[in-house]
Formats: sequence, structure tokens, C-alpha cells
Amino acid sequence: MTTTTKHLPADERKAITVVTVIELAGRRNPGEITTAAIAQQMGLTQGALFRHFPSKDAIWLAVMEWVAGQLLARVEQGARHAKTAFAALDAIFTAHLDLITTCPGIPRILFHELQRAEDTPAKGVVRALITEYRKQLITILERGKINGELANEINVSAAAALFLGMIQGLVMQSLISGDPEHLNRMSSEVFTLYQRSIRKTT
Amino acid sequence: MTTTTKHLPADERKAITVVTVIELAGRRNPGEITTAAIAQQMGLTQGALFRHFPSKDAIWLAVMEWVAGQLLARVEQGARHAKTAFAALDAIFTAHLDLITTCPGIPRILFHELQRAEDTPAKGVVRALITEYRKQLITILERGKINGELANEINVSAAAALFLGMIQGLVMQSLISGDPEHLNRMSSEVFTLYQRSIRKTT
DNA sequence: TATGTTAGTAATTAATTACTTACTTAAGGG
DNA sequence: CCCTTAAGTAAGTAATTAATTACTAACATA
Repeated sequence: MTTTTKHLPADERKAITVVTVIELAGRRNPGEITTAAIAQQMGLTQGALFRHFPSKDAIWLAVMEWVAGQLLARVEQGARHAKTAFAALDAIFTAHLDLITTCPGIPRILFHELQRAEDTPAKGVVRALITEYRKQLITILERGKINGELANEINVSAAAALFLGMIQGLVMQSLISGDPEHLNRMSSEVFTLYQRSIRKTT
Repeated sequence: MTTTTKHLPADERKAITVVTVIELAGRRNPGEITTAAIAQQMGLTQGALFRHFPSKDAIWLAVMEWVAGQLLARVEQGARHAKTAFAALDAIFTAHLDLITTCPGIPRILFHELQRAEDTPAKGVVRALITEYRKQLITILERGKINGELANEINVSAAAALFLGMIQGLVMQSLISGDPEHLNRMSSEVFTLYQRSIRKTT
């Protein structure tokens, strides 16, 4: 029996808050997620949230840190356990899309935070996330050049940008079609094209 | 002398409203643009806006129609005056980035509208825009296959998705870096990669 | 010039929002 | 077993927002 007590330790409550926000972001505009909506989804009163977070921005910060952690962990694991550069890129691509498929709210949250005009701490976390992601990609791409997998003339910075754009494009397409299955159907075809764009042509 | 009277004909006032919103979206989060802010930027009182638009959503609808018109006009022109498929894609790519550079608010507006949960009329316009854009791209790509410019084995639907993703990726990168110049520096390098992804390898 | 219409103002309204406060309840260690 | 304290409730508050209202100035034209 899961003793569903009302009072939870702070750490646990914080963790639940984060996943609740991500779940809500999968269904509605992140900018329109109110503290009242978060609380209701958790079966809590609105005021209770402010026992654990000093402000709404603090909630967003916690969410971003969780997302960044999840995504970077997958990227790093993909980068580590792969022999070739292509295998590494494929692993990262798959892991990234897998995360997005399980948590459709994540790309929406990231987009929304980047749109904000103010330089919030949460935005800083997103910026750091993308910067680190790019760095990992560039390392892999340069390794691929040395291996002879990739053409020497390609611009690795552009190749990293295209990699991220490829994922974004897939996300946008599924946002438009409203069909999350769209993502899985298209992804392998698009990745094939990406490989063509950087591979060495013998 | 440009008689800067206060009273303007409705059509003119509507047009000014649209460009004002786009200009504001370049500097702040589209979701946080209030009717008061729009009015202030136009040198008008807030209530006056509702003489010309029945609701705020109607303002967004007008903005989307204007954006869609601008973008599709450029796409179609790019498609028309080009001899080869690659030339057409290049023309569209350049025209699209040019529009974004002059009006940085446009991609932000489109992203924001796609994020919204409700199915607003404005969102419908965006959906139609992207659908038509994709259709044009696919036509060009298929023509390219027949020409022998493109490899026969490529998936044109995926190639269209990658084209849009490429632009999105560039926009996102410049959102992150906060540097609009970043876009121009990177764009040609990324487009080179895109060409590699679809061209026939002899 | 008289008259009807369009476009404007200034003030107000109802709803919503993040955040606060005063009080209550449940945990759990000495 | 009690008592401190962390966690939760319920009812606020001040600020902001889209939309409305009653009124006025500018324009068109017969």
C-alpha cells in the first residue's frame, strides 16, 4: 500500500512539482501554466507551492535544471558508448527523440524559455545546456574527421547547428500535425539525409 | 507635408497595428504583448484598438495573415525565377532569412502561435502557411530528381522537413547567442551542408 | 452650414494572476 | 506521549489584463 499521506518531505514535493509542470506543458502553452494549475494537478492548494519555492521563476528554474540534466545525461551516454562518430550521433539522436516522445512538454518548455525577453536564471540554464550540447557534437564531428568517416571540407560548427535544427524541425512538424507519431515515422529518414550531408564521399 | 492627423482610415490603422505588433515581437515575448503596449507604441489609447478589432485574437489573426502573405510571396517568387532546383532552394532560403533579418519578430510570433493549446484561427493560418511551404519545397525537390540534380534515393518529404529545420536551427542559435549577425555568418555554411545531403553523388 | 458617421479618449469593470498571511494538521524524535 | 516544526489550508491582497462604456472631436457630403 502506497501510504498516500498528505504531508511530504520537501525534496519529494519539489520533485513532484517538476514532473507535474513538464506533464502540464505537454498539453498546454507553458506561458499559460499558472501556479494554481500546477497545484491543482498535484492535489494541493496554490499557497502550498510557495512553501517549497520562493517564486514561480524558482519553479521554472528547477524544471530547467531537471530537463538539462536529463538531456545532457543522454547526450553524454550516447557519446561515450559508441565506436564510430556516426554511431555516436545516432545514439544521441535516438536518445533525444526518445526523451521528447516520453515528455512532449520538454521542447515546448525550452522554446518558451528562449522566447522570454528577460534574462532569467532559467534562461541561463537553457543557454548553458545548448552550449554544452553543441560542444559535445563538435567533439564527435571532429573525431569523425580524423577517423575518415566525415568529409574534411565540412564545417563542424554548421554541422552541429544542422543537427539541432534537424531535431527542431521534426518537433515543429509534429506540433503542426498534432500527431506525435509523425515524429517516429519521419525521424530515421531525416537522419539518413543528415548522414549524407557530412559523410565522406568516396 | 505629411499631415499627421490623429484620425486615420480604418484600413490604414489596421495595417499600422500589424507592423507595430511585429516590431514589438522583435523585442519582447509575443505572449506578453498587451493591448496597452500595442496602443502605446502607436501613440493611441488602448480602447481605440477595439474600434478596429473585435478582440485581441483578431489582432493576432491579422498579424498571421500578413506574415503568411509575406513569406509565401517570397517562396513563390524564389521558386518561379530559378532554372535549377538548387537555385530555387537557394533563392527561397535567402529570401526567408532576409525576411527574418528585417523582421526578427516573425519567427518568434510563429513559434508562439504554434505553442498555443487552443485552436485559434491564427493558428490555422500558420498551419496552412507551413503546409503550403512544404508543398512548394516538395515540388521543387521532385523536379530536381527528374533533372538529375538530386539523388533518386532521397525522401523528398524528409528533405523538406530538413530544409525547414535548418532555418529553425539557425533562428534558435541566434536567439541563444542574442546576436542576429550570427545568422548571416552561419547560413551559407549550413546551406552547403544541406546541398550535400540531397545532391546526386557522381 | 447642418447632419450623420467614423475614430478617438478617459475611466471603469470583471476576471485572473502571483504571492502573502493567519491559522491548522500531521510527523516524528527525545 | 508530548511538543516542536515542517507542511498544508483557506482566505485574503495588489497588480495586471482584455474588454466596455459614455462621451467627444474630426471628417464627409448633401
